[in-house]
Amino acid sequence: MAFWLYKSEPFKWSWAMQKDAGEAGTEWTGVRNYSARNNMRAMKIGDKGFFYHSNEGLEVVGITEVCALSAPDSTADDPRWDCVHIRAICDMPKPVTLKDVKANPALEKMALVTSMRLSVQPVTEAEYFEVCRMGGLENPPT
DNA sequence: GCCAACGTTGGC
DNA sequence: GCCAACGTTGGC
Repeated sequence: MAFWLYKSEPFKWSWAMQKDAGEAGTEWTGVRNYSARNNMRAMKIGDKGFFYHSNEGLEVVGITEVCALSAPDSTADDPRWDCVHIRAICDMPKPVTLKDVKANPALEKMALVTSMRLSVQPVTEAEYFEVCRMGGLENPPT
């Protein structure tokens, strides 16, 4: 089990929209960055990840899981881009803001801080549980 | 809306 | 294979 973080601008694709998509989940389209794509290629079914609102909100708002392995991105005209499908699992009871993350020394190495622009990031197990704890999420899904 | 960071492109 | 130009991301 590995953990990840997905950034999305809420006015383009929000957590509410992701939840509306339900168990079937959605294709995580639009990633055009090799590091982010490679992270998706490394994902396994059931891997959990944070859903993060960028630009507006700037907070982790929920937990997702991978429900389909990386496959060609249907929105790409170039075969080198592929992506996974993810679905919403649960809300973060109290969204964890970027400010909160930056203020926590235990999270200073988190990619959200160190690789600001990476849109699909790895999260360590320790970071996963720490962010869940800050968000008031008891018994985080694994 | 600005601008710094940084990834990608393309000429050489 | 280097590197300058360019485009995009994303926090502020």
